[in-house]
Amino acid sequence: MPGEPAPVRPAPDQPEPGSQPHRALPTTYSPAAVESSRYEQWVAAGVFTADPAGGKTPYAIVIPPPNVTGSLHMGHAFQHTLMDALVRRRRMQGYDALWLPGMDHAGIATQNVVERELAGEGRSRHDLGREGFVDRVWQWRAEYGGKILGQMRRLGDGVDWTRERFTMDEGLSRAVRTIFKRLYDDDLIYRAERIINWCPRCHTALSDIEVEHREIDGELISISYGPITVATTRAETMLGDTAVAVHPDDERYRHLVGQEVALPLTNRRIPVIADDHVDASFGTGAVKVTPAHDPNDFEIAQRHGLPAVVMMDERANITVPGPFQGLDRFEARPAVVAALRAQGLLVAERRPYVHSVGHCSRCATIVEPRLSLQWFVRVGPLAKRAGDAVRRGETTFSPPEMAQRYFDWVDSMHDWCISRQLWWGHRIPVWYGPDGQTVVPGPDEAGPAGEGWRQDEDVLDTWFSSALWPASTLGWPDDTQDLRRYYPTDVLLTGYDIIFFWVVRMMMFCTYVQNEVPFRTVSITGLIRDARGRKMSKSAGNVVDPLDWIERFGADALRWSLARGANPGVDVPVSSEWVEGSRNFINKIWNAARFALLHGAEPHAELPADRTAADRWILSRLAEVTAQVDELYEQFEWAKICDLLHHFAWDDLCDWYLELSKLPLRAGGSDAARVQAVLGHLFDVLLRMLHPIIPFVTEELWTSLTGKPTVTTAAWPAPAGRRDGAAESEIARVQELVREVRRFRAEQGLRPGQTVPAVLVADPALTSYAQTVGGLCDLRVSAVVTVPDGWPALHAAGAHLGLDLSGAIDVAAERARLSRALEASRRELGQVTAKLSNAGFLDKAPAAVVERHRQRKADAEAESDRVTALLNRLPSE
RNA sequence: GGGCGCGUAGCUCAGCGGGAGAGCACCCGCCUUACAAGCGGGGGGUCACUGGUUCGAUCCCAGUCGCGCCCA
Repeated sequence: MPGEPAPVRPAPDQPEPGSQPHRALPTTYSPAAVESSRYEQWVAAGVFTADPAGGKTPYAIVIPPPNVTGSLHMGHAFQHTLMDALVRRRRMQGYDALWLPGMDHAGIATQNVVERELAGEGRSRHDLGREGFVDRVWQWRAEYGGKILGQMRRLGDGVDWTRERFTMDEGLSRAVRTIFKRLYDDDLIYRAERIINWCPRCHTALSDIEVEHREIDGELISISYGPITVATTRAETMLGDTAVAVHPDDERYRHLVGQEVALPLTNRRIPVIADDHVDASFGTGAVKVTPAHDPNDFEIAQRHGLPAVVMMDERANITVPGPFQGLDRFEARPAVVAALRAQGLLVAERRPYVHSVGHCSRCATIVEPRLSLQWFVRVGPLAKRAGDAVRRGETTFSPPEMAQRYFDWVDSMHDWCISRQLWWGHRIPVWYGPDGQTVVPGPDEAGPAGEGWRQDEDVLDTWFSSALWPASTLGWPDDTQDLRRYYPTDVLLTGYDIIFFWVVRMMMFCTYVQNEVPFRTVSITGLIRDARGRKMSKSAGNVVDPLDWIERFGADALRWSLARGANPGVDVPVSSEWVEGSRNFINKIWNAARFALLHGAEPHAELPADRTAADRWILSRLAEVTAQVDELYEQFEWAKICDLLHHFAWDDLCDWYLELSKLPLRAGGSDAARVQAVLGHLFDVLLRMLHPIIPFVTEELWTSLTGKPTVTTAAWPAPAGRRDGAAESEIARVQELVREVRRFRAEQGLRPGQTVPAVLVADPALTSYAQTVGGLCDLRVSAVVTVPDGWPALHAAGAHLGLDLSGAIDVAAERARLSRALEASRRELGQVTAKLSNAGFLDKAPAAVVERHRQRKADAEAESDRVTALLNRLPSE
């Protein structure tokens, strides 16, 4: 029987002989003290710089380029964490890992920012002229743009800064001119008058994806056009009507088809036409046709050869001469209604009507469908090919069901309006000649000069250049070493809201120019939500700046929280409580490693040969975790990776192995040396496995542990060793016994820390843990043959453990607890017995399942017997 | 209107044919020399509802109700 354990832990400044001197680590991890300096060390050492010449297998990810005007939001922090983890792990696995950063030029957003700045000076872009304005935007970019790049460093993004790209760079601009020329020559780009989405505030055309549809409470108004009545939510557009349409089978109006009616408020007469696309059941069954301001009406007009009257200017002010001229569209609406009412032409007014209305995704202004001359990409052949690439498995989606969203979009895509009435962006490389010629020069050729020649005034949609990103950032259209080496990239990681925005476009453009897909795998994540699962938005006021949480809890804590919440394709709720929990976990790792270091843990080339069951058990667990983490990485199962590592580190390692190691460490000598080596190995491997997700704290601890310069390029732990079933079940018995004793102590209200004499009656395998169990449960345990009479005893793991409480046991509490346990085991016994007496079950269920139930029955019987015996042992009250 | 997804512990989510799980929150006891950002113990769920398939359903099928997203 041991006496009171003597404190033999070496003080930090007096390391035991044989252990290496370590920096004294504080009891609490402080991220701020290490993060920025570690990051700059990594960059300076070129850790993140790809090495095409090193003879390693390439692995590449391009960053979805954030907007040059933007700052880091939680969605970036989330996806960057995951991409960084992918790349860091591959680097550790010995790949030539490239994570290529950059930004897009965000045509509308950037132009808006600089125009606002100019407005503050009382000027407009027109005062500066095109060239002056573009210079001014470049100045702005140099001074304020790219704030996000600094924030990415705070997060720890291991990107290759030597390869940073910007969509307006000369190389990427040349890529834009190159693909434009090719598409134009292949008849995949054309110019036409079409109905496009027009933002009356940004004064530019928008593509379909730059328009957000929202439900609006509108009013349906019926207007008499003489013999026929039409219903509309947009009374003001009647000024641009060129027909009234009805369904050809509609008996009510058949006699009017082919006739003309007078268009109120104007002196025009318009025809009544019949068209299959009219819904006879909607409203009166007759619709006004405004070809220049409604996409459906435009199609009707095309079919019937109707003229189109553009009745608003680019500010959406009415241009039709008369009393409404100059009014904004929303002022014109009540004015027109009032005029109609005055003439008695309102058949019904102000019936509430909810309908979906397009808004500019940049400024939320209601978009005006408008007929205008624009450039378009003919997406048919490109989209077909992009779809087929996924159908053929050249690119796979993870999770696979996300491919459906991709197909939904790519298989039903409209032609893409690519011209924007802006100055900031890639100017459309088309020249118009004095005699109506259209010339598209090659990417390195000057446009035609001379009398009457002029270049198109518009610029290209920002997405036009973003669509080339995986190729152009690597050097396309030049046949560069990087392009040959890193294209196709390995993974494209983004949220499901971006599939149709960007993924489809990259697939179309890059596959077109390279004849090979831009990425092998598309990993789709969910979206970041607030703690209650709501979307983060300025209007809801629930936006959290990731930098705030980095400052409060550290970058690692934020990263861990985000990764830990990431189930494939599922939204991720975040809250400061979560990040706080992650901070606690990181601090736990910190202290556990501190414990190991203070006790002389040191990794060796070989594990000690004289391993105990505890050693073999934790190594068995480690082997299992190592293998599982690898599998889960292949499936982008972030939450499961974190869960696994969390439980291994906290439960298995900290709660059990570290506690079990205290005795041998105190004993010193070969016992201590053995544990020091095992601990060294465990932390060496664990820290390497954690590093891709929480890079800073692991760097700090791993370098202390190993004395090596950096974990960033240390080898990723390969699955090694195998499960040790014998050790696992031996330790499981110790755990069972310990838990039972602790439960008993808690139920009995024994003061924690109060050492109680106890005896253990068990087989030799378990009695060898007598001292260990005593240490874990505050007992002074001796192995004996029988429990003395009158001592309350536990029965667990096939052992009896008696405690000397000198009669001070709360019989009622113990009886209540045991009764509950008995009830539970009887319930289990009843359920399993019922199954086993079911002929159908025995007949049809797989043998292994039946066998498992037999075992369960035996276990339940044993448990029931055990508890009954304990109940019988209790003294009567 | 069309399509997709989701309803599991107080909250946020795993599990998806054979014993209901995690984190946080909650209750009780502890400042035990790695860690109070901690330690030990504990309570808590007719797995939305109704039918069906099956020896067996939280899991598969159908319907109902509720919620969300995308497209028109």
